Amino acid sequence: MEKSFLEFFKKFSQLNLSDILEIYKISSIKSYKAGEKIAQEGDQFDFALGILKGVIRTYVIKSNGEERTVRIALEKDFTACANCLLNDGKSNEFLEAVEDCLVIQINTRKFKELTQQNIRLLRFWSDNIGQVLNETTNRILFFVVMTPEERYQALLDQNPEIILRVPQKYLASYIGITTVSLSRIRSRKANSNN
Amino acid sequence: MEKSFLEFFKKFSQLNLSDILEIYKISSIKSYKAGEKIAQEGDQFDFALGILKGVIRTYVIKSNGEERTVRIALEKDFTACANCLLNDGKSNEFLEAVEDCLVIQINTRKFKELTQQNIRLLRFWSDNIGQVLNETTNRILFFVVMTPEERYQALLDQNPEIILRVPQKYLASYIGITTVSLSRIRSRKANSNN
DNA sequence: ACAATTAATTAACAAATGTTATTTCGTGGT
DNA sequence: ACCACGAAATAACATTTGTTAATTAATTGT
Repeated sequence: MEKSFLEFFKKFSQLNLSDILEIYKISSIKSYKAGEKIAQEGDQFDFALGILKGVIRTYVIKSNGEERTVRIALEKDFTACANCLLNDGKSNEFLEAVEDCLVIQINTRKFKELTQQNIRLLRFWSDNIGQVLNETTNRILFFVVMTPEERYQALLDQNPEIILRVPQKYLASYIGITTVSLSRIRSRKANSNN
Repeated sequence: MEKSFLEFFKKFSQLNLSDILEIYKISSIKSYKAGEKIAQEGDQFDFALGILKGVIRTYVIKSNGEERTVRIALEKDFTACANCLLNDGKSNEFLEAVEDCLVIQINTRKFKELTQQNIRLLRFWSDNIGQVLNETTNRILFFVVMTPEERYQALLDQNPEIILRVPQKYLASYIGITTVSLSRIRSRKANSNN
C-alpha cells in the first residue's frame, strides 16, 4: 500500500488497518493534469475522490451554455458527483482538475457493498456524509444571510486557500455572481483598505 | 404505539418492527401551535423532528437583528438544528412552527447510542443523512445557477406546497431576497402571464 | 363584527449587479 | 524572449435589487 494512501486514511478513527486495506483494494491512485476533465455530465462516475494533492472543482452547465462552479475541493477533502454518490444515478455535474492533482479514487459501488458486512465502514461512510452535510448547510447560510460582497469577504476570512488557488472566473459563480461583479468587489475593497 | 408513529416509520424499509419500537422508546409526540418556538439559538436541542402535520421553518438572526429563513420542512420531512444533530453542539438556529404542528421528536443522543448496537438503525441514519445531503446539494444549485426570479419560479414549479403554506415574509429570505423584491417578482409575473 | 395589528403591495430613490464591449494584464507555449 | 491567447480590470448602460416610507390588504383577537 502506498504511504500516501495510509497517511490519508489514518485520520479516520473509525477504521482499523484491515478496514483501510479493504478500501485500498477497491481504490486506485490517479493523477490528473491541470485543466483535465475527471468526470462529465451523463457519466456513471461511481467514485469518491480523496484529494492527496491539488484542487478539484465541480461545475454544471446551464441550458444557455454557461458554466457555474458549485463545489471546490482541496487536499484532504473528499469530492464526488453528487447524483452518482447519493442516488446511484448519472452525473449532472462535471469534475475538473484546477491544478495538477493526485487523488485516491474509491469505487463507491463496491464500497457500498462492503458496508453491508463491515459496520465500521458504514460508520465511516455515515460520519463523512454527515461532515459533508454540515459543510453544505453552512454554504446555504452563506447564500441566505450574506450579500455577494460579504460572501467574498467570508471566503477571504475563512478559506483564503481557495481564493489563492482558484482563478476568479471559477470563484465568481461559486460566490453566486459574475466575474465582472467579483472584479468590482475586489477593486472596491482595495480602494477602501488604504 | 400510536398509529401515526408506526405509519410514519413504515416507509423506511431498512427498519423492522422491533427497530421502530426502539425508536419509539426514545421518542415523544409533541404538538406546537402556529407561531410557537420549538428551539432557540443557544439551546442544546438534541432532537430530530419527524413532521406528522404542519410546517416548520428554521431561521437565524443576523447580528443586525434581521431574520433569515434557511430551511422549510413539511409533512413527512425530518428537520433538526443542524449543529446539534451533526456536531453535538448548541443550536445556532431557531425552529418555529409555521402552522399548528404535530411532530415525532426523537432523542438523537439516545438514537446515536442505539446505532452502536443496531446496524439497521445506523443504516437508517446514514440513508436519511444522505437524503438530506442530496436535497441540500440541490438547494445550493438553486442559488448558484438561478437568479432570484428563477428561484421563485423553480419553487413554484417544484414545490408549490411551500409557497401556498408559508407567508411571503419567510419565503423571501428562503429564496435569498427581501420581501419587497419578492413582491415585485410576483407582480411582474402576474402582469406578464395575461 | 370591529378594531388593532401585521402582512403585502406600491412608490421613489440609491446602490449593486448583470450585460456587453474594450482595454490591460498575465501566462503559457514555441 | 517573444507572441498569442485567455484572464482580469475597466467602462458604460440596462436591469434588478435593496432601502425607506407610505398605502392597501389581510389577519388576529376581543
